[in-house]
Amino acid sequence: MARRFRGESHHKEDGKGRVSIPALFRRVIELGDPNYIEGLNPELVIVYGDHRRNYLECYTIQAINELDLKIDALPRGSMERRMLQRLFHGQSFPTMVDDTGRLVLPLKLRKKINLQTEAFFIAAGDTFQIWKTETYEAEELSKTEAWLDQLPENFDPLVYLDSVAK
Amino acid sequence: MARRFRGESHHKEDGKGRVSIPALFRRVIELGDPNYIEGLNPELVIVYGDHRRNYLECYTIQAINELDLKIDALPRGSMERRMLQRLFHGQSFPTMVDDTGRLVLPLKLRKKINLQTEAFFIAAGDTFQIWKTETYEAEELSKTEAWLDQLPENFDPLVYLDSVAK
DNA sequence: TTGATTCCCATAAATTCCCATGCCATCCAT
DNA sequence: ATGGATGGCATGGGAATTTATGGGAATCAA
Repeated sequence: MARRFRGESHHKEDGKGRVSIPALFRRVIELGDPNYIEGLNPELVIVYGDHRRNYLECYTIQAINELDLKIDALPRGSMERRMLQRLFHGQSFPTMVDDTGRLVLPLKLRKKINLQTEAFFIAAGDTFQIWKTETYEAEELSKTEAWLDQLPENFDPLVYLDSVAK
Repeated sequence: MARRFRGESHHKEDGKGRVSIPALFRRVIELGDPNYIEGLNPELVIVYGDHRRNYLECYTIQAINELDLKIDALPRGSMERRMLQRLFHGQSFPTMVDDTGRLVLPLKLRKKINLQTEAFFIAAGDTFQIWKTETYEAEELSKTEAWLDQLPENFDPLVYLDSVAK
């Protein structure tokens, strides 16, 4: 895996669907585009998924290529392959960073996550997500906060890693 | 493989068989036509198959050429070869994007998939499919939805990829 | 000679292009 | 140190273009 995304931040949506990409994410997107040429605009792929998903997941070209290869390896005609093709080939949108470092989200995608004035970007390993700020706060934050609250005092979340094979 | 199709969308059929092709698909079709000349109309091949198939599968020239080579490599007279020839050579329709970016589907093809007012385009790797919107929803969507519903809550379809050789 | 297909033209909405500004953090020379 | 000068970053606006879609007249084909 190439460099990871790291960080989170809020950015304005300007009515035409333009949103700045966190500057640190841009470096990762550039590194993850095998065709990227210094000074030009790196590409990436936004996976928006079906009605159950209310955020956008952004993949570097490299990350999506790896996924595509794995999908191609699944047996033709299998349900798994069809599902993943629908999700990653159908419900996705290939695009590029514009020359002021912004992403331009078409109306369809903005409507999908109900984005109107402010977007929240958050890193998630080798992808990053774009949420409508309010949605994130209402759904994700409150959910994980509640979960954390029911843990004992001084709990160290790293214990979850101990069970993982080294 | 050349660039992949990616995305999905709905388009009107206007009674004369004309349907807009998703703009992003056009770029892929252009790149996939070795004879394409900037400003002219790129070609593609629509495979409609036999009565069992109720959608149209569209190939770039490049993609269909690769297929043809593979078919040619099968033993003459073999059932496999004859089957594939019938499907890809017989039950297919070579055409081109018109100059407003539309595809013109002859009556025969429209009748085949029962297309009347709205078509649904969806990418599928190096081809894309055209469905009558209602058919897609009734057959594909409901099928995969049912399948998804029997999976555990919060299931991540990516687990299917974990089993694939890296 | 009629239904199907082509060709040419038209338009509103969405998207792209090009250019501009206010902010910071940094760097530099005095 | 300190008042610019510099450059990246976030954001915005207007004009030009593309996209999706429609309609009529001309042309084909059986």
